[in-house]
Amino acid sequence: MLDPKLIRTQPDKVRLALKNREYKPSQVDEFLAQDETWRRTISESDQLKQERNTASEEIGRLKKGGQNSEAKQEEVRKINDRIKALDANLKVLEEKLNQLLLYFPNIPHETVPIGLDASGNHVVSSWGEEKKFSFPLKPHWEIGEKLGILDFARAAKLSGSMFSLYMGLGAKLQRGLIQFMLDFHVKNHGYTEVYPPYLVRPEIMVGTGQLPKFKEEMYHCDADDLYLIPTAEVPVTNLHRDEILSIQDLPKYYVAYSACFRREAGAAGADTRGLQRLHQFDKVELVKTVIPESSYEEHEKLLKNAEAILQSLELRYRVLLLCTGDMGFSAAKCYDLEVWCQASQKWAEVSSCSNFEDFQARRANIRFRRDPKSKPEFAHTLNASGLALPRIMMAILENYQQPDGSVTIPEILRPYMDGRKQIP
RNA sequence: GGAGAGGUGGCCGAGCGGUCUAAGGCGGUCGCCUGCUAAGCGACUAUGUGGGCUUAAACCCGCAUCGUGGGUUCAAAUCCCACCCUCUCCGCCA
Repeated sequence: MLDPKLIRTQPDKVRLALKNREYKPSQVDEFLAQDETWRRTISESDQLKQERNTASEEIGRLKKGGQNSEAKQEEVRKINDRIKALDANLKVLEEKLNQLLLYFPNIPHETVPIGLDASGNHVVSSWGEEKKFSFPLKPHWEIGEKLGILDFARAAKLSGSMFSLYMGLGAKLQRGLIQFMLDFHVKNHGYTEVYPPYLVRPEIMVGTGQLPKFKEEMYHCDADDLYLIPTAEVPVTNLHRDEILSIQDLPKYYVAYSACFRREAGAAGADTRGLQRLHQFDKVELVKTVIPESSYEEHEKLLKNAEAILQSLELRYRVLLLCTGDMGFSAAKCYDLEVWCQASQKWAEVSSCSNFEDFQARRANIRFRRDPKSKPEFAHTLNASGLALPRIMMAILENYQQPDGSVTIPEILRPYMDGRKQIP
């Protein structure tokens, strides 16, 4: 959420941000008009309430002194009628204003390139070399099915398309990857491990920005009005919702494994083969809550933390700085990590590393105090996948495949596979 | 699912129509006192929001907030209704 004061005092800045993000700048004018009316109305209502409060005290005094207060009471009744009308109006205005506010995307940071879509993203770095293979490469689904570690047919029987089913060493590798990533971030990067609930209340989804705008993307349990999380970011960022943290508590570094559930409503037909795009997948997520002046430094560190996983797995990847038109709704700045899948000849996104500044903190009301005397301020929140499992699995299968159809296990994962060097 | 208890400031906890500008305590901040520390003494100590002033902060004037939403009343933490949540016991269950 943006600071309403920012829209009031610097509407041009917000209009420009909206335009760069391919949103309609007229959103600003709609807000300003409503806001103006709201402020006029609340000011009028507050003044009448003041009159009422004064009169009520007067009535109290009259009654205590045994005097007649009927005239005064009648006066207040009339004031109350006017207040009632104004407040009914206010309620509608506030609802509308809040709704408008929730649909403003974040303002891009000044270092974010301006661009229309993915073609405007900048490649800022890359790591690793393309491997040379002397035999025809198979796509990951073929490798997985042949080895009996992936079974898409049975996954579809159980749940439909865009679901995965791991068997045997595949399932073990999946579990090993999760454990490796969690251990790695806890031991080497100082994160605290969290295991969150997968179902959350609607306001939690509003806090991180999934709702109200992206309702169609979410699985919802109607009977209980709970949403299945699309990422651990949602519950973990909201951990400190409605709290005022002390500055000594910051920064907070959390790492959480969770399953992630996405309807992929807008993506029908795209990347449906194999592990590329799924309704349910596993992810290890990094979440930080920090003080505002350190958030960009923390953002760079966060990116390095996510990169370290790819490096340990010895997977070739590149880092993209997303442009204004391609960046997610809540982010002020975002890097994407893309892993190279040799057989598919494709870069696959395995992490989005975002700084949200105070955008989520405002929605979720996450604050801190610099010292016991000072006013609470909104914290900054950040997160990065560290990493998303299916596309890592794709990359491992495709890049570590052998001529005989087996797959070498990356060295760092072997302790999690009983020392095994390859599958089978 | 059934029965009961309860939701009050950073925390504990009193209040059950106007004196709530929320008692008291804990914690915190500042000061005093004191060889040092501890103890003691004193003051201060919620948030949001509209407006004023200001470069800004501070500050000043309002309004709102005692789980949430309605209602009664001139006046609600306090009375009424609905809902949500937490805890305890029972039942069921991984």
